[in-house]
Amino acid sequence: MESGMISVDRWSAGSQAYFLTHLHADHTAGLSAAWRRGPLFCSRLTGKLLSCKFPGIDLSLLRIVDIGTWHSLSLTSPSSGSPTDFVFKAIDAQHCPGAVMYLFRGDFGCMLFTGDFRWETSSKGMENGRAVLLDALKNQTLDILHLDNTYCNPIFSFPSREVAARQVVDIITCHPDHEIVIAIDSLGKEDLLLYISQTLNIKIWVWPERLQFMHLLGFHQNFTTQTSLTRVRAIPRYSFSNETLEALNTLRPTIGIMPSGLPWALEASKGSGNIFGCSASGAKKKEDSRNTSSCSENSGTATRYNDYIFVVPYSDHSCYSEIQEFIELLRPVNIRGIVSSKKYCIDPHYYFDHLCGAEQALWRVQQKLEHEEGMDRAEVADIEPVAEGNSPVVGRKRKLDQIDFFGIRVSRVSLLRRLCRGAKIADTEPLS
DNA sequence: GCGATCAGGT
DNA sequence: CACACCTGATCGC
Repeated sequence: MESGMISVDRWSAGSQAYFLTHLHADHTAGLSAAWRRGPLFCSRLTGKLLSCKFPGIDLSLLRIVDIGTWHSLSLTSPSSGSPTDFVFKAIDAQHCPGAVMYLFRGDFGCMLFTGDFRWETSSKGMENGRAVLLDALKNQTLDILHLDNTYCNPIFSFPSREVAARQVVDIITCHPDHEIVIAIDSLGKEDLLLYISQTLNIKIWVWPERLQFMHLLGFHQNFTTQTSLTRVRAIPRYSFSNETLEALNTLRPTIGIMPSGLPWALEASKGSGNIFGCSASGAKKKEDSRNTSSCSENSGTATRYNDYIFVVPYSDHSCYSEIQEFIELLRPVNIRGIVSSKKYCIDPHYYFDHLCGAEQALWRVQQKLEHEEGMDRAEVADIEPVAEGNSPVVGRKRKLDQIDFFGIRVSRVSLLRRLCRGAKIADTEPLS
């Protein structure tokens, strides 16, 4: 597909149709309540959350994409001016609520944008997604796969979210007299919190804006904004730090749990023996296969990061082996990773080139199907090349742009942002 | 005055 | 490092 037609998770001018995979901020940079550039396609749930995140956004531009069914669209080729028809389908990405992948099929060939996704072998949703993908591809080759390669390196190996969630509950039950804070983002990891809530039969504190999202997602019973009702609180990740935990511990014994698949988690501590922090007293220890001895090279278990912080390998992105399975299933002609890392090589080509290319794609077709069809494909070109760097700023003058609000000095922008979210303005508590 | 964007932090 | 997000400063209209 030529450029100037569609964009996925990119919001610069020049496309005729814009697709949003999910509502995390790193995929919505450039999208705002003032959106006017064109039709915005997203899943029903993302659409629902979108108007909460961007109040006042022009809903007439929203195009709800139901999951699992084909939709058709006709755009205009910018070069020839002739109409270009294609179909597309949304597939559950198992990343966060509302997250989908998009599969496009047309004269240009076939392309899949995963957005962020988790391809969890044990999950039902993945089985369904697998069936939908295979059915959608049928005897076609996948010409290009735009892949969530966040953890595309063999060092990233972690268990299913179900297993990781049990580790979190174990840590909590092993600290019966502690307050617990869990780091989360504005969206995602609801299943983890629900599991904790249901297993331990407790409510979980969340901040006010997050409770709004919980209600939109249909969770009405398990969450609260009243601190007095629970010892377990989910707090924004940006306010989760060692300093925060140290401050909290001057008030009450508190531990922090960081659900993450990230490397700093693994490298942190070389398992100081008892990961769950249980001594013989207190909650009964689970007699399962989880190994608490030394976790130096095992990234699949919870690790004690320091006195206060535990890191649990609960990830909403696919680990390496899941990415591998995904690519083996699809056998795309070409792959493009959507993220890059400075520290680790996560380039899909480095690991999976042998699974790609026209021959491999053809192999897949031959494996899966008997009936054949012409394999002639138009050349697949990229859509919407990234507009690179324009940062001419050299020396910025410091300017005071602050507003006195009931004696608290905040910047104008911060004040507006907080008002917009319905946040308390004069909030001096460390954790809200 | 306002929205958009960047820098820098967790 | 950076999963995703915040704040403050500044730019340009």
